[in-house]
Amino acid sequence: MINPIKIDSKDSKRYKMRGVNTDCSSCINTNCFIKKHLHLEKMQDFVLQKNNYKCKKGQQFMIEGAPMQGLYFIYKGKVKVLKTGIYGKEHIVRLTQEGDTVGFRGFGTSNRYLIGASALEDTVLCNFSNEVMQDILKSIPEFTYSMMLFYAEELNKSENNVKKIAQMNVRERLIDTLLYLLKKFGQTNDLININLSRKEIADFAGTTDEQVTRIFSSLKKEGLIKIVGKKISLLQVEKMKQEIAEHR
Amino acid sequence: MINPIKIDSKDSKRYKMRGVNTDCSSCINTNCFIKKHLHLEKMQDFVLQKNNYKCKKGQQFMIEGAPMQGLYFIYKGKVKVLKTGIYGKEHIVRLTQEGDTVGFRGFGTSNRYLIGASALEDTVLCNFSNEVMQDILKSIPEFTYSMMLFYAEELNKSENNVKKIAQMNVRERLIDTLLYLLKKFGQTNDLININLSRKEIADFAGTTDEQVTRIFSSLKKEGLIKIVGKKISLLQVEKMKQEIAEHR
DNA sequence: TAACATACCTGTTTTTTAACAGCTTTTATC
DNA sequence: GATAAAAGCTGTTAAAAAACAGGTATGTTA
Repeated sequence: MINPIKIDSKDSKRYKMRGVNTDCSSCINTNCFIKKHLHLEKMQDFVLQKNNYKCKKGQQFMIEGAPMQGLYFIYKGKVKVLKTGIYGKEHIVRLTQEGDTVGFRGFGTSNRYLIGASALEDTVLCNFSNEVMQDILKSIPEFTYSMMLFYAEELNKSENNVKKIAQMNVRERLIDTLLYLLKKFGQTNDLININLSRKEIADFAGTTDEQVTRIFSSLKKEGLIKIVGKKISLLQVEKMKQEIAEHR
Repeated sequence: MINPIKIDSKDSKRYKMRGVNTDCSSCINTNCFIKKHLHLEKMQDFVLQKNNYKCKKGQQFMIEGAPMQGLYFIYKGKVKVLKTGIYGKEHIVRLTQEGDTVGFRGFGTSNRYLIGASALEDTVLCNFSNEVMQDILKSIPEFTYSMMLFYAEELNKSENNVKKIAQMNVRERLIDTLLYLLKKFGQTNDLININLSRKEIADFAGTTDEQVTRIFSSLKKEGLIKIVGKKISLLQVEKMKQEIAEHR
């Protein structure tokens, strides 16, 4: 972990000046794992050992192949998690936002984990070192249990993903992706709350940017979607769901 | 869970007659999750609450969409785990053997989990109900912890799989599959220890049986593989690894 | 604002893969 | 061992997707 600017927690002036207060007790990310277990007595000590980092848009804060620096929790912002494939082709594994976890299993036996992460917009991260994560997991069984359930569910989703990529054609995968983006990031004024380039959408859905452009332009002609600037609007969600319904 | 023939543990005569003794203490599947934690005092009680089932080759013992019946551990045999896709197209999610777990997360919030499983050969299963699994997880933190690590690793593998299916072409996916089969199931007299039809290999690698036949016949001509009956032999493992090396 | 880079779009070509069809071989069953 | 069914093979055709190429729009920076 190289670039991110550490927010010095001792320098409370600067901290407040920047308008960033990552104190867990006042944090609004209720879906955050730490936040969810904050009521447990033992958690209080661990929370104090948290580090914070700021990342500018585009900045990569996890490098593939580098040793893991514990677990990151997104306080503010959005992050893409990626693996580099053949001939440097980028594959986006996951898209994350406030409260989500990045850096899965930096603890555990092997702490080399081929995954990279970079900020899609200006982002504030909370980080717990491998050691602190180990301590938490070893001393708070409820935390470990819910972490286990979380991984089990992620695994289920990931396996569904394998099936989808294996069986859906490109158009279906893109429709599925758009529905996912809407569900995950929500919308404001009917526009999905995330900015992704055609290339990024392609790297996420497993196709090429030309295909994305082409299929988006079909979807526009068919009145299924609308594009305003970099934002996307789904005009006929039900119709889109129906088109991929047989795949469930 | 419908079909499997229950081995009545009270009828020890029949039990021994069949040559099946699934007693954990004498079990040789050291990679089994239960076996790994058998030294823990609390585990002893739970082990007594185990059920056993016999499945004939081809028999389906988990049905997609049906409520989960806890967790299965394979005592003897091999099992394919599958999801049904569009137009009934089968997708093989995982191939498992002795000591492996089937029925991931039948515990947890939603206990509907769209996954099916059927025996690839005559199989003996150990089963723990949802309730017993819950008890184990709630009362043995070490077990939960190692379960969590297991899921995290599986998740990592599954995400690599998504990347592979998204980026590799059919030939590469098949080479990757063959190397996986060799690694997972090992070989006897240079023949990989698993019998799969072309169709099953296709459903696992995300292609069609015709493609599998066609590519296998190329690989044969190139001297990379050899087929004896239903068994496959990899003649030039290094060369095959090299061909997919750029994908890592 | 000029100059450059990046993202986006679209037509054409090439490659890859799936689908179809018909045949042979193997396996299972009576 | 005859018969049927399933699995495997291979050539041909059709469809899908990627690659290529060259264009325009948009945004960034000096």
